[in-house]
Amino acid sequence: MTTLSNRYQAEASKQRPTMRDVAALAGVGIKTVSRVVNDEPGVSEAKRVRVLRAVEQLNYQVDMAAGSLRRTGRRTLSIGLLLPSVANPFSGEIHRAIEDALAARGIAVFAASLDDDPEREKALVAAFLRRRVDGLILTPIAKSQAHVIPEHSRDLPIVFIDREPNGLDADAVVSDNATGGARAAAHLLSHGHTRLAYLGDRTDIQTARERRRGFLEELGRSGIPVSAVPAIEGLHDEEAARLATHELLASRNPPTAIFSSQNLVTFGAMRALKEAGASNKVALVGFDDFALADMMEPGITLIAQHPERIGKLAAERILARIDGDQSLPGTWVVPSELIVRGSGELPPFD
Amino acid sequence: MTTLSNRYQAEASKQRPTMRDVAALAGVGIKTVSRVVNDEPGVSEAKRVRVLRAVEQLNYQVDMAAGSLRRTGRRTLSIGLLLPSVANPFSGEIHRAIEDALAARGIAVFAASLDDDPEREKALVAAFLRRRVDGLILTPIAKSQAHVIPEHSRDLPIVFIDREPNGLDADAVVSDNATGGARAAAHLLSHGHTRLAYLGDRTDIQTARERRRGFLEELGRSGIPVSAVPAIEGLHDEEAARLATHELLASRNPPTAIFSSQNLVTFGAMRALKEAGASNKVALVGFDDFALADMMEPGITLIAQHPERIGKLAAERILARIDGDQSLPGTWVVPSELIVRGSGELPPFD
DNA sequence: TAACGGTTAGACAACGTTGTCAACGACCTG
DNA sequence: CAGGTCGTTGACAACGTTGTCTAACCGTTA
Repeated sequence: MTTLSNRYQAEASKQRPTMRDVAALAGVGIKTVSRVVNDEPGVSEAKRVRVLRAVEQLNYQVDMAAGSLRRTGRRTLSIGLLLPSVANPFSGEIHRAIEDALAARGIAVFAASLDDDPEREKALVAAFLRRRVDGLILTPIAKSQAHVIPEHSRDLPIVFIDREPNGLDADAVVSDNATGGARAAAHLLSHGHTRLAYLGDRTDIQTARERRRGFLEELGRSGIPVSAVPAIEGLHDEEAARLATHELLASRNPPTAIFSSQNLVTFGAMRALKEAGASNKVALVGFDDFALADMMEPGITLIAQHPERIGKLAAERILARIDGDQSLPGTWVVPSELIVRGSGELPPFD
Repeated sequence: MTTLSNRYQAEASKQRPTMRDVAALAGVGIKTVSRVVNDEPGVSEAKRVRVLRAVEQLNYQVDMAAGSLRRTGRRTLSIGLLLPSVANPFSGEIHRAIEDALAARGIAVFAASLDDDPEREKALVAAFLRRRVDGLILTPIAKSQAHVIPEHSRDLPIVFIDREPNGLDADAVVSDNATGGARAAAHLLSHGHTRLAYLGDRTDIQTARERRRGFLEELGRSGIPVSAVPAIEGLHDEEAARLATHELLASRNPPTAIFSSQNLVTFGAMRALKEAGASNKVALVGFDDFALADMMEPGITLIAQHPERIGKLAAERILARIDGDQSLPGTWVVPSELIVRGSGELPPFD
């Protein structure tokens, strides 16, 4: 029996025990402890029991970092997740779906918020790489994702969500933004509207551009002169959207229907319509579902995305890549869905 | 100049470069690379530049895991965060505040969801410990947190949020649940209500019990016979709350005011009141703020918690402990706030 | 010029683990 | 009973990094 390490003797409870300590207590070699802890074969039942008892007694936990340092493949069983903000409910749903899909494989998730800041994107990616994550799932913000190219060429699994990457050929999981925009247009058209307006987020955001494109193209196909459709963009918060909506309502020839292409924009539009007493007069279709949309007066009709499906798919892609899938990168599109609740079915008012 | 490692020669782009590779390329010893990378003094400007150039060229990133293995103190610059669910907006706000407070110190956050499952609590704590997190911030679920005692006695910083731990003396950051409940009661009393009802979550949740206690005690102080106040508990989702509210409304002597002690319960109550056409008749005060509460008809009066302050405080506590604060553990209480929006100011209807 | 102090540099061990391998004894097999 | 196979076991090196220590070199100073 090897002697206890003097560190262990000195400060039994404070110092975290190592395999050495367990081995000493159980009276075996440390490789035997390693085998027991990792459920490897080739250990007699008698020693297995002694080791497990020692593990219990010392409250020992393997150090995964040390293990993965030596282990072939060097998996850390962790991934990095970069979201617009962990406080954003849409991001939260995605996050949860990813967590659930990866938990089964024992993979833990580092989460961080980007706040639309390209510098943060770079810094956080670097921070995760230093921690040797097994993969990266991220919402691209920067103009180009070229900064991850070295990693990508080193076979680090990377999956983009919500938006497709620029300057890099990699897996992506996105909503069908253009189709969703078209769906909103078609719905409003089918209710007889001809004077429609578009309210959208900043045009440097790819999803916003896609939604706008889908919406306007559908109007074009139906013979609406697109140049006559007011499109107010660059709305990145509720207040801007509220003011923009008031402006629309006060215009010479106000729209009878509005498509708001993002949650905060929808909130601003709802508020303005309420303030103008036009909630039941001007039709509204939003993009992206939110809690209590059905409890509003009227209920808010919208194009719902499926964050949980985006997250699940993204997790499946990253797992496939981690498992060695070498197929060409692709883009997976999660269909959106029209949810009818009242605000989108109001008829044109004149 | 030492020779390039053969691994590096063979597979330049695939294999991740190590300090050895950088050292070889720069023609210096690896310790010099270590000094440059860690901004340690004692390196001539000439070599510093050569090393940095090599780092750039190889796209080298230090391996924090390997570093912290050797480094005295063994900090991994990561913490574990256990929340009810990362998809829950309240949790998301807390998460964000914690992330922001820790990012300044370069600490990354592992986040995971508990789903009210004590087994998950234990398993996830263990998973984080195997990754050697520098600290743990968690919402306790299990009846007792004794399972973390070994770690706590090893000086692992642990901060509990939202609920206080059982069977363990550790830092906690919570809302003033009882005071908030009392505030709701006082508000409804001040508007003349005498027939009040309580709708609450499962009684095994500490915060739910506290809110109920505060509410009922305040009623008692004002001379309302508490035994006559209907208190329906065990409501853990919106549907249960909706049904319970209908039951209340249909009772012989229906309440003129309701206190719903949790978000989902509030949603269920709102829905039932709307269905019964009683939204503007029965007063409602909820616990916990939510998006668009002011857009409802009427606006929903409620006791708002401050998740961002809870998160910030929790982060400050864990940092203090990481930095060696040895003071006695304590509980920090974040005050709640009454937000008046209409539903809580309806007068009694008879 | 010898002795000294300060700066720069790298060799080496160590962190806690796992992969490799050789040694050991028990058990066959011919 | 010699030789072989098989299941156990632990010594040892290695993973990529940092702490320690000594060596080499520089410029001073007596």
